[in-house]
Amino acid sequence: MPDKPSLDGIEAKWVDVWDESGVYHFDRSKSREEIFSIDTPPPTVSGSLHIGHVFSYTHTDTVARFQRMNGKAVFYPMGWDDNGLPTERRVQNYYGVRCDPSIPYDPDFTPPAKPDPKKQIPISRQNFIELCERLTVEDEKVFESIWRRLGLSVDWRYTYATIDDNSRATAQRAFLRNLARGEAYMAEAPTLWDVTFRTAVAQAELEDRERPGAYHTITFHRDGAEPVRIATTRPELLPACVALVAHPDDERYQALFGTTVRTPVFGVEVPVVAHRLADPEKGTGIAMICTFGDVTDVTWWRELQLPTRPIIGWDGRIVADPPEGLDSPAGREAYAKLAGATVHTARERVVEMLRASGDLIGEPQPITHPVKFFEKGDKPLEIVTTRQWYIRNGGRDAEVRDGLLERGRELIWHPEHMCSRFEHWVGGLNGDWLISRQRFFGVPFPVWYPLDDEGNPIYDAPILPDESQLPVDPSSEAPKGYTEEQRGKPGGFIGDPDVMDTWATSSLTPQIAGGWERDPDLFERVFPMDLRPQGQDIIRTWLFSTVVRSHFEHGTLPWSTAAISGWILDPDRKKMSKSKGNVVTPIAMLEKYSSDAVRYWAASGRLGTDTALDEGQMKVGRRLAIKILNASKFALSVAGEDTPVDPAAVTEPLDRSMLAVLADVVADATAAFQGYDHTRALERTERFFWDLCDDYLELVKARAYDADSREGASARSALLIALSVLHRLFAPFLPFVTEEVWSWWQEGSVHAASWPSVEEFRSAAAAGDPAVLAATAEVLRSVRKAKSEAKLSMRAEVDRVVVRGKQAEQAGLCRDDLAAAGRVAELTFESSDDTELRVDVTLPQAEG
RNA sequence: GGGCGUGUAGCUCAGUUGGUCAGAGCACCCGCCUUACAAGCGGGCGGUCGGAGGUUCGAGUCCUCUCGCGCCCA
Repeated sequence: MPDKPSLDGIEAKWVDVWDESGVYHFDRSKSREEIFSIDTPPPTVSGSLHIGHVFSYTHTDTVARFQRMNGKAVFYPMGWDDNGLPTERRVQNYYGVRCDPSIPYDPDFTPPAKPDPKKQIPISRQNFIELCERLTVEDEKVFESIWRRLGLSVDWRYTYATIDDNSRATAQRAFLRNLARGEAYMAEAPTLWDVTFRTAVAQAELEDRERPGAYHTITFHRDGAEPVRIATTRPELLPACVALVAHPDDERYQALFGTTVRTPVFGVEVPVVAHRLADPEKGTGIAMICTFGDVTDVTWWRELQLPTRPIIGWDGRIVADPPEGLDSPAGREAYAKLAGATVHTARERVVEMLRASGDLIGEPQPITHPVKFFEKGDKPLEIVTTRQWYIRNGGRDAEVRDGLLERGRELIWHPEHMCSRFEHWVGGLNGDWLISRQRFFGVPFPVWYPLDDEGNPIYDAPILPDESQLPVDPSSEAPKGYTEEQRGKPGGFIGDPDVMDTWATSSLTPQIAGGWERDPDLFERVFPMDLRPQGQDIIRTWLFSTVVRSHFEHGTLPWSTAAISGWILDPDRKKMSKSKGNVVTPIAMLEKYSSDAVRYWAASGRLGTDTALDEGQMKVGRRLAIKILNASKFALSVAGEDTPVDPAAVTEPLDRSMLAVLADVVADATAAFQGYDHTRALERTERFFWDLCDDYLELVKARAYDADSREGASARSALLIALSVLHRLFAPFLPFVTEEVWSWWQEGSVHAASWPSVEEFRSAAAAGDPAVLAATAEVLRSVRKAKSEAKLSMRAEVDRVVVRGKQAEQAGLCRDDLAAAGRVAELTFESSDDTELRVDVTLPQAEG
């Protein structure tokens, strides 16, 4: 036991010890009932960790530690989400490169010493992926060291990364199974498309942003009748117009339904149709349907079975050839002026042409309206018809949807109301889950296509690998029965060029970490898992997609319980996010306040409740940790480290009273943890501990030093019992300081010790009356108050104290302790019916 | 516009099923070098529980409306 205990260096010391002792190792010999398994969120390693990660991961760790101390073998692996677009972007910026799949592999490529992000060097797909792998390995080392320093009780032997061989094999295997059962399919369909990244985007990745736009009122022509005026924010799509639409009940347009009109400038005959989604309040109440301006266009196109006239290409530019139906020479001439232009330029040119032809009525009216964006993109999404892979998710199938809603209800949610987020998301889906991405650093689809005699892929007859071959890379490996020379040749094959969406892999973390089909023995012991902890923002993505995969593959939930952490808000109560630039990195906080202190702050945030970053709470946590050091040192120095902890030796009313209160704390903290209310467990423990230090410790100080008496032995035994229990109650929250103080007097790790139970000291506690400590402490407080008001030292002597009231009797049981702690010469107790406890304190007359 | 959540002391938050529930910590003020801890200890100041109605013997707690804030979805 050190003379001057300190938190300095405590993290480094115990991180090493824990690593060597393997105290957090998962014991895979245990049966399912003896195991608690956690499906930990794999953080995205391409960014820096921020304090919000520390917040929610600490919540999980307190649960892991609680379960471990309760005798469970805790399966608590960590993963890194390294595949996907964020890593690609980081690699592009870090090395100053970009991926160009048309370039051949250069085995000798070395990235530039001084990368210039503005002049990115094009490199092959293989070279690009190698750089991604190189950088993520480095990033993951940094993450792991921060997690270790934070004290996460992870078993690092089970770490995985979403791009590693096991994850790729798992993702491909699950996909092949989905495909075989008809849950995955390929379709050519209008798809939300990001023109910057040139990839399809799923519903879960969308966000609306308010953008300025303008209503252009333009005229469509009719033979022998007045022209029809429509308003549109996207005049450049005029050549893609396939119909006009108005609400079926709209009186103004009844006569038009079933007739045709002619588009201005381009001269295409289009029908006028009726549909309930047309908004009579918007513009002139009649709108043009284009293929495709927005998702409503897609709905109209599908439900009204309209023709397709796509004009926007994968690069976001107007395609070279006019669409079918745009046949007139004048129309083709006009279209030629748009071919190859960006959407922006095309709009200007169409407006010019409309103005010249007299079909633009008045000037465009500026408005602000919501526009769909890819959450990581900065150009509005277009809708492009492409061939993509989908997994069914209930978005277009009531039976699947109901099954998934039922799973959501089966899941135990903490807090409960988070269930409605799941239900609303599932209920609001309007299409299946698009899982293919036209990117590079991801899990490739394990699919090849045969080429016909003209070299065109036969998409209906995909070639699939055996599960035993996984993981495969169809862009570098040939399918069975073919040789690499036949790649791209007529009669040969091509590999599917796409990779899976990140979520298509991370929706399988229980299977990846649990060893599905790779380690059946392990999988059987940990799956379905007990706990999925995560943030509320990814209920619609990660949680939902994981439920989908497990529902299809295993017919069960992937875990029984979900614990949803809240947001971290900055001190101004704004959500902390990278895009807002208000992110705080954890390492400075850990260094400044200690890991235990930061964990204390994190643990003081309840599940599902947004919590402000509050350094004040970290200071409080630091003080608590230091207090634990000092109080433990004191108690051990008084009681003697070698004194056996013996409930039978606790005989004094005050000591028994304290243990009775402690018994309540243990029961309460245990129940709170079982109900995933870690905050309450911490609060109760902390409250008791400070009261113990302020009152009980002061009261028994003198008696405990008495080595020979039975009363002294009672105090010392009670102190040690309280100390042992408190060290363990605090252990899930403050793993470093509790391990430090535990090591002063106990064998083994506190984190392998058993969670305290009332049984350990019931004999002493049951005989105790909580009111004794309460009454005695109140008398002591009254004495202190009198001294404080007289501006005297707490060591000042007191002539006389008279205690009156109902509880005087209880306080009277502790006369000697009170007299010693308060330095009271004469102490009398007068029992009365007064419910109030009255304490009269007579101080010595102040001297001249 | 719809959904979920939230509004209690200057700040961060507790307040189980309506009945000492008006609390804690921080901050602030006044004291105290007290042999575990001055990165400490003792004491004190501080709120018409967002607002308005209603139910009730009784509402921070239940109901209705309303305002503010946060997030999600249109």
